Formats: sequence, structure tokens, C-alpha cells
Amino acid sequence: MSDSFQKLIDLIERGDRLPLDCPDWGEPCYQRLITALKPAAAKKVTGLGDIASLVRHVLRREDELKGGSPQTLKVPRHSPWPTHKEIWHKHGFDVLVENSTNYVIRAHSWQPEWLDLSSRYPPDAPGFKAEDRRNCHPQPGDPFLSLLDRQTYRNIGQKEAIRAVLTAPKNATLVVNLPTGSGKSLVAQLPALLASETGGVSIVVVPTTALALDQERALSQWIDHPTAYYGDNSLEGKNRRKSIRDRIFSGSQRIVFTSPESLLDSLAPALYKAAKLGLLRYLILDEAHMVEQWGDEFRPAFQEIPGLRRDLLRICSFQTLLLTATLTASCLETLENLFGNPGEFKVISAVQLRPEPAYWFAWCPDEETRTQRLLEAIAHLPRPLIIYTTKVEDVDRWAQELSQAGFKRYGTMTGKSSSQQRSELLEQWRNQEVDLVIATSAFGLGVDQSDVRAVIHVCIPETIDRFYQEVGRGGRDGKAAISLTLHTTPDVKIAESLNEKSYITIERGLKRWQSMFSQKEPIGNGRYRVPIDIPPTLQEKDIDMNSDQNRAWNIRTLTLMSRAGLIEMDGEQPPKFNSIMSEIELQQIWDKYRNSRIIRIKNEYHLDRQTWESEVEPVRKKSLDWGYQNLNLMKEALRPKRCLSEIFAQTYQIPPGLPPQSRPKVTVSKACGGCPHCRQVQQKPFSGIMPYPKPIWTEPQWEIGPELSRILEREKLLILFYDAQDRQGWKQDGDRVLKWLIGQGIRNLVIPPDSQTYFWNHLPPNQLSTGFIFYFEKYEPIKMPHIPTLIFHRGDDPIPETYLFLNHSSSVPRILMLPEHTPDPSREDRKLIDICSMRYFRLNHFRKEISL
DNA sequence: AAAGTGATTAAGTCC
Repeated sequence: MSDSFQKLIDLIERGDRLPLDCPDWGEPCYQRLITALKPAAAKKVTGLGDIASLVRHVLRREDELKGGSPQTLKVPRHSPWPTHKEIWHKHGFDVLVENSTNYVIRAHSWQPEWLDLSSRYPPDAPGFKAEDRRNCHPQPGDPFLSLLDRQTYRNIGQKEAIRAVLTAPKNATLVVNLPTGSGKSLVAQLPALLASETGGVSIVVVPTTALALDQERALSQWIDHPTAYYGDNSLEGKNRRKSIRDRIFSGSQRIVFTSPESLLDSLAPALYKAAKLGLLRYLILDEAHMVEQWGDEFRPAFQEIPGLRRDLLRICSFQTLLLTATLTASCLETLENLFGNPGEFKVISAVQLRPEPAYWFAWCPDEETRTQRLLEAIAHLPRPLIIYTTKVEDVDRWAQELSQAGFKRYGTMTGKSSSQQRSELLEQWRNQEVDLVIATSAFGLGVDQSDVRAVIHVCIPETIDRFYQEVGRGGRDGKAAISLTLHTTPDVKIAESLNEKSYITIERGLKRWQSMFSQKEPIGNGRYRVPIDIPPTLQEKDIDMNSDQNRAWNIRTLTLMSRAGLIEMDGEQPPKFNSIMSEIELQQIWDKYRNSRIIRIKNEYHLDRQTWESEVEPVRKKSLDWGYQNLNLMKEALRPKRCLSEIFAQTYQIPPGLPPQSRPKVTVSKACGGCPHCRQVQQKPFSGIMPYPKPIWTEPQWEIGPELSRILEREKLLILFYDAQDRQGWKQDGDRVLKWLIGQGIRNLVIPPDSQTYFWNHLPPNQLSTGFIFYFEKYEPIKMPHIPTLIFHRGDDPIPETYLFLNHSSSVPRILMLPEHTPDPSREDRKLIDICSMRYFRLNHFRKEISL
């Protein structure tokens, strides 16, 4: 590293032309500086501020790594370098020597007097040093990972999550709550691929088309048909959608990524056909917290998925997976209400707070001060850096400020940006042509630049959740980062008004419900079809209401009622069409389908005002309170009297489920990379490396076939002795017995690693669709999952004595396969088979016993 | 006072 540093500064000091081909020096900041100095090669122009900041990054990083006296550097005084030494001063450099052609400069740490205790803890130091703060131990993999060319799991959370998915009961809903960067997409992809080896489809609902395209790209290596289903209205788009729909019910579409809107509209007919053919495998919601976050008022389709799911489950069994990295108690409650039945509802979580960011907050008396401080911070902090604001117009304002101050290597993103602008920005961001991004919360989903070193808020986010998520865009590589918030008093008002949910009152809600219910059509089994495109009253203002908005309010009314237990959202099959219908008829039939919802009444007093007061109002109030709390925690964070990790833990900790459900609580492993409170009490910001949190998951479901149950009787351990010398005999009996055992419910194989391939190759691939097999578990009785297990021992090592106590230590059947010559562990001179008091068979006898 | 998506339809079962 120092070598390449030397090489870089030699190049600069000699004033050489920088090489066109940048060698890979292992340091992203070198690369950035070089690209910035050759603006012709990049699409972005470079400002003097950019250059000074990047030089600062290079020198400060070296200083922090060396920890000794600061590095000096001789830089040219001519273009593209800064000609005035004030620029260097502004960026935290001392100019030690100046002559007609050069400056000799040295960077000092940043210690603004407007950040408390910054002289003791220079805020820029950890980001430049970028020390490792996260600890992800790869875990030994299961053989089916080879389906996606992998050998290991990225961490224990990913491994446990995939296993939990594969052992979860039919029709269950599993919430997978893993920290960012744990590799959640594999948790969706792998089970989906395993389950479609012999046909069948999994649906992955993503919030944006950009994400669908990302996922399609990630899987394109393994799946040779299109997988992103989205509403691009070109002819090509239409054809692609049609071909996906066709493949879905012919069984050859393995996985499809789509938006909730498409799922409910054009994809629904294909899904019903697939369901009738038993082809649905998984329904997966990626970024499942969006169901609450956006589904509540912004995109109601998110909350209509459960109705569709409920109806599809009547036709075909499949599992539902809800993947998220930011699960709050309120969010889980919503999900449980929506997906909690039918089928079991389980949660696997391994949550830890991010140890990477150090938090700094500064209240600014006025906008001018804030501008000054922002520019000062940008001049001193490491790259890449993100600036978040709340309002779209502020993004443009800050962009101008930056530009005037000599920073040109920035990009912007808001909800107003076109998709072309977005992808252009993302490309420049990835290619290090842009060091700074100024954005609203539109910048986030699907952006996973991993080495972001600083996140600055020039606003007050309206929830602590938003704040934490946006800060979390920094340090995804597990290395230290800085979060700086520059807030003013007017920001509070903005946050408050954004936070205020436009929640329907019970007066309006009841009116809407009465109006919808008055036009109900019973469709049997206590279910009704109600129209959602009718106004609540015949008053003029209601009739004139924009119809999309009106529909959205009606849906919100139904959602609220469902949460209060008055009704249950359901679904129905899309209408069938036939060829004699006219275009107009088709349209009318489809419109009616899309403008109705199916509900089932759960509380017969659903039309009474009193019921609304006692059942709906508390739910409504709880939801509003939750919003206030979420904002109050944000306000508290601005001037914290306790460690910030406490505040975040309060946001993400989830109490256990109430008695009827046995859902365990979600605990949050705390970590603090430095915050005002910790600095105040001189708590070392962060030291050491966080262990990955222990995943929590509820017991897997297993079932043993009747024949194996018969043989086991009440025993939990069965020993099968095989002749290790007799290869032929193994070929005759071993494979078959193994397959039979898997057919009888054995789901975990403990096998020496070097026999893996043999076993993997000898198992019928279609076993995978009926059940699931783990391999090569290390034998650790406590950690071993509670599922029926086969332990194969080769006999070249002594048998761990613990094997023989399995009978007493487990409620789960275990089969132990041992060589016939295995000695009695307590007396070497005799064979175990001769004194075995446990239930045992020789392999060939066993085969006869089960009449194979 | 922020955030995003979206056009539907068929018929069919073996040595």
C-alpha cells in the first residue's frame, strides 16, 4: 500500500503526465484522484474543490494509516491544479513551501469549533482510516449452493435463513430480517431455483422496475429467459410480458420479478392458471417493509397482495417470504395482520445495528451558517459522500452552492429524475466519476455502492427510520464512515408536516364503508364483492374527487378495517374471457374486476358507529402514535442524552408475540461507531469487531414417513451397519436406502466433506422438489437443527462417543450409518455390532426389511 | 413540503 502511495506522490511531484491506464493500486481514492485529474477521459468536469478534496483524501488516509507525522506533498501550481494557496487552506492543508511552480502541502485533521469535542475526536479521521468494523465469517456451504456457483454462505444469518426457508411448513409465511449486506437476495433466489428444477414458478415482488432489472441481470447467468416483468409499453415490452405469462403457466418460467401493481393486474390471470396446475412455489416480497412504508397511502397495491395470496392458497400451496433489513414492531404487526393467516407465520432475524457510522449533529442558527458549514464539511470529508435533503427544490439549490464552491463531480437524484437520468447517475457513481450525490430519499433503493464514507443530512428526516436507513447507505463495506446532520429550526416544521399521516377519520371511513357495502354482491362462503370506485357520499366534492384518489381512500378504509379485525381482505379469480366478446365488453369486465375487492366480514357489527369507535379508532390512534414516536426519536437523536444505539435499538427491537403465537422477540445487537453521548462520557467510540448476531428462528417442521416410523417404533436412534470393503454391496444397497430415507423424511445429512460430491451426485435431483436436504453438517449436537438427520461415518476416524448418546439427547429421529468393523468405543477388542443394545440393522437386511 | 407503477384474453391428459 505504501509502495503505491509512494508511486502516486512521485508521479505528482515529478509533474508527470498521469498514466492513461490506471494501474489497480488497491486504493479507490487514488483512482478517483487520477480520473479527476484527467477530466477529458471522464464525462464529468472537475473543479478545484474536487481536486483539493481528493488530494486531501489521499494524504489524510496515509496519515491515518501510518499514525505518525503527516505526509507532505509537492504539487504543481498550474492547471488543473489549484493556483491559489487559499484553496489548499480551505481544504484543511498547511502550505509549507511555495515557489513559482509548486506548493508543498500537508493536510491536517478537521476539527471545526461548531462540532462538540471535535478537537478530541477529529470527525474526519475514522472515515479516512476506514478501519474494518464488521465481521462476516463465511460459513461452510451446502452443496446446492453450487447451483449459483457458490461454495460458502456469506455469514451465519444467510445460512440460517436459507435453511429456515427450506424447512418451513407448507403455506407458511416467513419473515426474513437480516442486516443490509447479508446477501438477502440469495435467500430468495436459491429456494426459488431449487423449487423450479422440475418446473414451477416463484414470484418476487420488488418496489421498483430498476430493482427488477437488477435482479434479472444478477440471475441472467443461470436463467436463460427474461425474468423482469414490468410495464414498458413498447411492442417489445408487450411481447416479453406475454412470453413470461405463457411460460408461467406452462411451468417453464422459474422466477419472475415484478411490481405489486403488475402482480395484481396483468399477471394475476397467469398466476391463477399456474396455481391450478400446482406450479406456484414461492411468493416473495423483497423490501417487505415497503408494505407499510409505501402501502399505507402511497401505493395501496402493496397491501392488496395478501388478498390475492389468500385466494391463491385455496388452489395451490406455496410459501411466502417477506425479506427486509429494517423491520420495526409496527411493520411486523402490519405484516402479521396481512400475511398471518392462512398458514403459520414465522420470523427469522439476525439484527445488529451498524457499527460503521460515527454520528455528528450540529444545529445551525440560520441557512447561511448551514451553507458555510456544509461547504466546509464537503471540503474536508472523505469520498464518496451523499447529501440528503427533504425537498426536491433544495437538491437543486445545494447543487448550485456546490458548483459555485468549486465542486463539480456531483450528481443529483429526486423523484422527479427520469429513469435515464437515474441510470446515468448510478453509472457515474459506480465508475467513480461522481464523488458526491445530492438527493432526496428517492436515492436509496437498489443503490449499493459499498464504499460510501460520509452521509450528510441538511434536513431533519421525518422518522428515525428514514434517518437510520439513509445513514446506512454509508459504510456498506463494513468500514468506518461518518454521519453528519446539519439542521435548522424550520426543519422541525417540515419534518412534522411530512410525518403527519393523512389518516382517514372514523366518520369518513364509516361513510365510505357504508357506501361500498351498500353495493355488495355476495359471492358465497361469507365473502362479498364490494366496489371501490364509488364516492362516499353524493355530495359534489366527493363526486368530483379524482377517481384514483377516491379508490386509494376506499382501499385505505378497507385496510384499516382489516387491521381492526372487522373484515378480512380476500381475492377472486380474474374473469374469463371468450372470443365472442367485443373489445368494449372485455374492457368493462376487466374494469369491474379491478374496481372491486373481495372481503369477508369478521365482525357482524361492522356497520355500527360504536364498533368503529371501539375497534377502529384504537388501531388508527396506535398507528398515528407510532408515527409521532418515530419522529420524536429523531428529534431526540439531534441532541442525544443517551447513546444513539439505544435510540436505534428502541426503534428496531420487537417484543415477543402474544400468547396464541409463540413468536420470539427480535433483539438488536447494539453497536455504536461514535455518537455525541459516547464522546461526552469518553466512551471509546468503537473498538474491536462486532460478532455477527445469532440468528433466531422458530423450529422447523418435519415429518417422518409411516414405514420409517414403524421401524423406529419409539426409538430416536437407528444404526445401520454397512460393509466398508464391499463397494459393490454399497452400490446395491446404499444409494437406494439413502434415497428411501430421504423419501421418508430425512432432511439433514452429516457426511465427511470429501464424500460430498459422491453423495450429491447419487441423489435424485427431483428429491429436491419434495423436500430438502442439508449436507455435511459438522456434528455439533447443540447446533444441529432439529430435523431428522442421517449421520454417515466412514470409519477412518474413531467415532465420537457422543454419537451413541443421540438416543437420549434428541426428540428428533437420527440415523447413524457405521462400518461393520466399527469397534466398541469402550473396548477396542470387540465390535460395536456384537454388543449393540440399540436398534440396528445391517444394510442388506435393512433393505429387505423395507422391501426395496 | 417525498416516494412509483400501469393495459388483461387459449386449450390440454398416456404406454
